[in-house]
Order: sequence, then C-alpha cells, then structure tokens
Amino acid sequence: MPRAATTSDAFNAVAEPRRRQILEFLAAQERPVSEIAAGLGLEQPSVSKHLRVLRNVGLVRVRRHGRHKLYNTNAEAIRPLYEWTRTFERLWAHQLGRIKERAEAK
Amino acid sequence: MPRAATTSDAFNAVAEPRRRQILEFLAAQERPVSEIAAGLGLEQPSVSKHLRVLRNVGLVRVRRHGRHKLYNTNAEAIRPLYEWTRTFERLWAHQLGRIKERAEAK
DNA sequence: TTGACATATACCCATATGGGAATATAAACT
DNA sequence: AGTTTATATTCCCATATGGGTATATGTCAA
Repeated sequence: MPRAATTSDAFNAVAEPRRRQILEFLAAQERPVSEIAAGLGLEQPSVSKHLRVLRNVGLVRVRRHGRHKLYNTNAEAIRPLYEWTRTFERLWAHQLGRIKERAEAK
Repeated sequence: MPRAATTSDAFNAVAEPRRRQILEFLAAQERPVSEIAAGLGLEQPSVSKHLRVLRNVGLVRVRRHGRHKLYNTNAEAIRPLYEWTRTFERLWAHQLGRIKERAEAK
C-alpha cells in the first residue's frame, strides 16, 4: 500500500510546504491563481494543482470574479488539526515543567 | 520530484493516521513496541517502522528497560504544528462570526 | 468569430511509501 | 554458549506524488 493520498484529509494536504505557504498567503486576502504564483514564485500549473488538492479537502474556497478565480483559505478546515495538536498541550506543559524543575534544582 | 519524505518534518510524519494513533497512545504512558502493536492491532514490524519515522523527527523518545524499549511521545515536537494551525485561529473566529451574523439576521 | 488572457488538465518521470512476510540483531536468562 | 524474548531491518510491490512542459478549457472584449 502506498502513502495515503494528499487529498485523503487535511493532515495529508498540509504536509506539503508549498500548500502551507499558499494557505498562509490566502489567509490574508483572497487572490487569483496568477497572484499566488507570482507572490510565491511558483509555476502556474503547480499552483493550480496544489489548489486542487486544497479544494478537495475543503482548505480553500473559490469564487469567480470576471475571468479570475479568487481563492481564499477556509480556516474551519484547519481547525481539526489545531484541535488534534492541542490535545498534547497539557503534555508539553508538563514536560516543560520538569525541565524547569531540573534547571532550578541546580 | 516525489512527495517529501515522511521523515522530512513533523507535518509529514503526522500525516499518517497510524502514526497519529501511536502518538496518542504513547501520550498517556510510555510503552514497549509489543504493547503498541497489541493495543492498536498492528503488526510489530509495522509499528517499528512507524516508530522509526517518528523518532527521526523527534516525535517520540526511547529508553531501554530490561529487554524492552519504552517509547513515549515527545509533545514538544508537536508544538510547531500547534503554533502553525493556531495562526489561523483569528481567521476561523472571524468566519464563524460572519456565519453567526448571517444566522442572526434572519 | 477571433484573439488575448486566466486557469485547468494531460503527460512523463523518478522516487518514497506502507503493508506483508521473512529474517536479522539484540539483550536477558539459564 | 545456547535459547527465548523483543525489536529492527530487508525485500518485494503497487501506487500517488510534484515538477516540468505542453496543451486544453474557459471567459471576457472588440
């Protein structure tokens, strides 16, 4: 069995650095494909492909505007990742505490 | 260019569902490989391979204990993911606000 | 309709992947 | 040393991937 598809969920989609860049870029403001490509220094087809993946998992939304398609980040889709990572917050607070204790014991 | 290696960073490592399961399992308590396999219903070699990936990106720690190797989650390594997702918190709060507004407008 | 602009898709390729099964390494006990 | 127990590695395979380039689709304007 190969690796799970990038489109299988937000975790996989977000694993690709360029896609994270795109999400950051589109968080500030909705943008057409060409501006994303220009802004991040990527080829247009590459951007389109990444956007397709992001769209498939609901991480971005599109709307037509003239001959452009305006994409923007759908933060709601990122939330599950946030919630999952947050599960460990208590844990790293603890671990930090122990490190602190050790440091202060000196 | 193929997909980035699962060991290239925490984002890629965590994209695999079983690895997330393992991290959750090891968050509660440190465990030997065999218990992970039994607890999650996975083959032992599979677990060892996943642990290797997780170890490579610092998501788990190991220590010897008798003939066992006890693995546990290193929450610190999850923190960057948390921080990244948290960047969008403001955004989804906003978007929820707009949805609320629309709902209340009815 | 034709042309210009914007985006999407198709194709090719090298490569890392996760599962399965078998085997290798390693440590502990007698 | 030899045996059992625990974990790691190796090999095989099907497959999705991301980049590049070329091309298709789509939309507006004249």
